[in-house]
Amino acid sequence: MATLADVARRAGVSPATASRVINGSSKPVADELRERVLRAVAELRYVPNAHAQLLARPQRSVVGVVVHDVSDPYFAELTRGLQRVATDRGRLVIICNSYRDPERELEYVEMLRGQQVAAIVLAGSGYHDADFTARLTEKLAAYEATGGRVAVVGRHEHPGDAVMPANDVGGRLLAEELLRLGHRQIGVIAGPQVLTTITDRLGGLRAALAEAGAPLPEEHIRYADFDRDGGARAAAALLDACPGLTALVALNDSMAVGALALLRQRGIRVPEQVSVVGFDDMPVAADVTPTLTTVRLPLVELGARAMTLALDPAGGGPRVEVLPATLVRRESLGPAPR
Amino acid sequence: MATLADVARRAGVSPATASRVINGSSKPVADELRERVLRAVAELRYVPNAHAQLLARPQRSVVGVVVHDVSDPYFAELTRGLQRVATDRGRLVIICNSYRDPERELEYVEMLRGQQVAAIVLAGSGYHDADFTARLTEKLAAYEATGGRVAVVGRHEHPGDAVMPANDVGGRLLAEELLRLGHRQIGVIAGPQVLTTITDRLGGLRAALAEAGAPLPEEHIRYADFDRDGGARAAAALLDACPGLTALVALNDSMAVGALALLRQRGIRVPEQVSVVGFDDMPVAADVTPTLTTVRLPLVELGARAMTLALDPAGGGPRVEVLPATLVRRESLGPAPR
DNA sequence: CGCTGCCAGGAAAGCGCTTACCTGAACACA
DNA sequence: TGTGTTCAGGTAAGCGCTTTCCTGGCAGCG
Repeated sequence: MATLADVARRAGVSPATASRVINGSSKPVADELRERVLRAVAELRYVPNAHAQLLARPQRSVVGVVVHDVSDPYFAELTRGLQRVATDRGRLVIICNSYRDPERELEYVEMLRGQQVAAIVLAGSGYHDADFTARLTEKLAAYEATGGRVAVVGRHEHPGDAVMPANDVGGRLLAEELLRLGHRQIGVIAGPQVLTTITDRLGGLRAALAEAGAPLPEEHIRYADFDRDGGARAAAALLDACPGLTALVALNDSMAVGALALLRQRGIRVPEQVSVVGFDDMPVAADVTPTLTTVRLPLVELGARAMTLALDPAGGGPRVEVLPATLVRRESLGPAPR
Repeated sequence: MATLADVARRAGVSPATASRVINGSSKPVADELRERVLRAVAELRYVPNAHAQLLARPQRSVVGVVVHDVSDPYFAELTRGLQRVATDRGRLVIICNSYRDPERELEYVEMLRGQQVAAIVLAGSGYHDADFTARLTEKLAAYEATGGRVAVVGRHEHPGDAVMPANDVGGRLLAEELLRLGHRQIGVIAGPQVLTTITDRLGGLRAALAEAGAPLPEEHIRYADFDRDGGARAAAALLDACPGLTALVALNDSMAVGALALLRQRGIRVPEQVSVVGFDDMPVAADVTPTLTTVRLPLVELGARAMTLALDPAGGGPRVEVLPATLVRRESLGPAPR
């Protein structure tokens, strides 16, 4: 691998001059020398060693992002927003998938710190795990103490800059719409109980139902993996255990799609016999049959705001922004039968 | 930010000893000192500067991956395979999205070289652009000349280790199945003409149709963006221009889903009036209505093989592996009407 | 013609780390 | 007691780069 010294030698100049030419320093360099340096760069196919540059000029320009899984459409959209802002500001982004493993999340924060990133964005549900939360908070604090910036998406347990989707409001919106259409026997297809997002969504749902005098019994809730198969399994379990249900609320669209598949397989018509609603308004929601009634979260915007908070200089206190949830009415929700 | 020197000072040892303790060097260190160093590390919340480490011990451990867009399900699956192998071998992966911009692809290769990555994996269709291809090849050659490893997915124009999906065979499979079911008036919803993947898939399709005496007229092909909306637009254009078509072949599943949406919107029944087939067998293919007949590509496997090639020591000559395409029969393809 | 001021270019000091090499204490042996 | 070994721990070089500071040549001035 050619080094700057090689380039300088070949061009017959000092490393200092070569560096100045290559980085477009403000210090003037004679055209003759500049020319020679550029020729040497081309001939040697020289590319500066990024690590050496970072060491010599500690100019933190990359930002780290920790998500559960970029290939999950939810995070794909979120990431699009994050990327857009980062790119606009000339920042490179390192994306890390925790795959919902808290330990891995901790490791990544450590790793990003070692990489001297300018900021860390943590996106995706937190965990109901006081020990983990404390360790994470302490690691982030250590990072911030040395000038690092942190922003989180959807983690109220983090004491700092945060962008929050209105998960509880989304749950409420669904509950109100279901009640309006006469549903009283409602089953919930929930993701892992350990995720705070689940608690939030479920909380809104539960509160609205209780206020309307139709409290949600615990046995109408099934916790499963936060994906298509989990949704199908939970739907099957619910239908078997509680045959009287007129509606199924899935706490994300993947699970809802799984539920739809199971219902189709069992020959149960949606929404005539059982209604199904989802959460997130992923692209697939408009393509399944029947199209899915769901709650839209402004994911791209959420990501963009989080990156903005992370890149802007720290404010006085923690800045918390809540972005609204909206109901999207489609075909999978109809009036309760009878 | 605390440095190794700070740790050493606080522990009352030399930087060398501190380094040895922290990295678990084979050189023995007295328990007393080891203890003091570890305490200092904890107290100062010390994390080694990754760049300094990489400079001092040029041990290339990370590998770079350039894809069109990880959030596209095609690349999401491919990436899963890449990641799996990389993680198994203890390698970190940097993912770069080119968003199908050849210039950006070039920049990323350069950037990854500067990052001293151990290997670069380039995934996703190549471009019909001789100038770009030459520049890319030359950049990759420069990288390989200094010991870097390169593997590509689906780019026959790259002279080196490659993993290829059988795109042409996939096209053939679709054509043969369509012919078997009596279709003769076939429209093609193609992605950007500049992508070699499109040429390959179209090539197989065209050849099989021609061999069967039902050559594909150029006006039955529409090129559009490689996504859902592009599919819908191309389907509309085809139906308007050629009312006699009995089948629509979309060159990926996203476009097929767009076509299905358009047909539903126009009240055209699938597959009774018009059949639709896709390509790739994305998860969504099983969830749309009707479910989508398509060609499956072993994407995870493709990614895993590519990463394996990239991490294994270079072979004698270029190693090229072709992975098979298989037809997945679902509801959206039926016999030609009449 | 001698002095000052200016400026292009170079020498060299680090950035934070690893590691080859050196040092000196402790011990064994003659 | 003197010499040789051994080995824990320290010293310092160097990874590839940037940048401060210095140098030496030249123009401009009195």
